[in-house]
Amino acid sequence: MSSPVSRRSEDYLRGIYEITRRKAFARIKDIAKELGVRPSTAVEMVRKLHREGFVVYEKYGGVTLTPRGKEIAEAVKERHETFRKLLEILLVPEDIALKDSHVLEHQLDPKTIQQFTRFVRFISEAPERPKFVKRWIEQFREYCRREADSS
Amino acid sequence: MSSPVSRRSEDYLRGIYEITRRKAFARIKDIAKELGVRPSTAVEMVRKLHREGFVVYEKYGGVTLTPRGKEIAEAVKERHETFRKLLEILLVPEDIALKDSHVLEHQLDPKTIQQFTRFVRFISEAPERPKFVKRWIEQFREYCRREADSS
DNA sequence: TATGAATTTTAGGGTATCCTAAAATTAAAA
DNA sequence: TTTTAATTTTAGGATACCCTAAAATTCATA
Repeated sequence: MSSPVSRRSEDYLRGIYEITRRKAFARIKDIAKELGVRPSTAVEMVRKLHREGFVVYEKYGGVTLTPRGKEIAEAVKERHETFRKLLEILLVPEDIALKDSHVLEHQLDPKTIQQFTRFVRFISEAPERPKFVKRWIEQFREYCRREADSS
Repeated sequence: MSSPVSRRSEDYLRGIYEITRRKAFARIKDIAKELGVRPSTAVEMVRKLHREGFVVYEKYGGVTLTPRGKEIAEAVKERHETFRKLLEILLVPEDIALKDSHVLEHQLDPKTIQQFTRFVRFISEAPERPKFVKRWIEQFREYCRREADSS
């Protein structure tokens, strides 16, 4: 029944999700802008997502997510956050981290995502946060600095 | 001049690279098998790569990489290795790590790749390998084990 | 060296995603 | 309320990558 949602469809769902967090419903224009495409393309994709049961949509009307659509959007968003934090820990500049999280949030095996998630939690949320984790991070920072200087 | 090589083209170049490491030249059949496509598709892609100057190719003849093609293939392979090691450190099962490295090796910003590379080097090749790095890894392993048990 | 098997190529299609330009609809302003 | 502006939709195309089936070529061996 549920064909595997394409990467791009996930993008659209997340985009619509973001828009409807501040606007009640998303207009085609908004979606096109959020996804960086022309309105005609947005219409085409929204129709597809509607056919597949991920969004509520009628011609010339606003777009909102169905429960199924919302579920996917939230999962994608969560993955995105994980990767953003991972790249933050690894000292990737923020703007690049944002862009690349967007790449990483799709297509990886659930098991891989689980391990990335654990890693991030382990580093940033461990209740104990043992000293050597902190020291380790400092050490890594130092390591990067040294490398950067010698190039 | 040099249009940005598509993700799939990179796949083909790396595939051809791997084949020519053991066979002098790659046959269409080999490439198709390596990439998991039909021979007709392989021909189509090889012709494209030839047009763009990445492979040496003539009808019914073997395929090899040009210097430009080889350069790209090696870069992709290096990235691949980095990600494989990264996922190994993060305790992702080997088969999944292999598959996902293949996803990760494309499209990430050079800066992100650099940080992943540094991280991997820092963990696995640091000349000192301070005790707390080892301890940290053990701790992470323990953390994952605990989580797995409680689910 | 002739011929059947293997390989490669061509021809013709398909899907996903994007685009431009023009038509249809809705919203806003005079 | 009529006219204009903004938005949305349709129509027609493009590209990248994949396929099947059939034709062309090469290879291996009888």
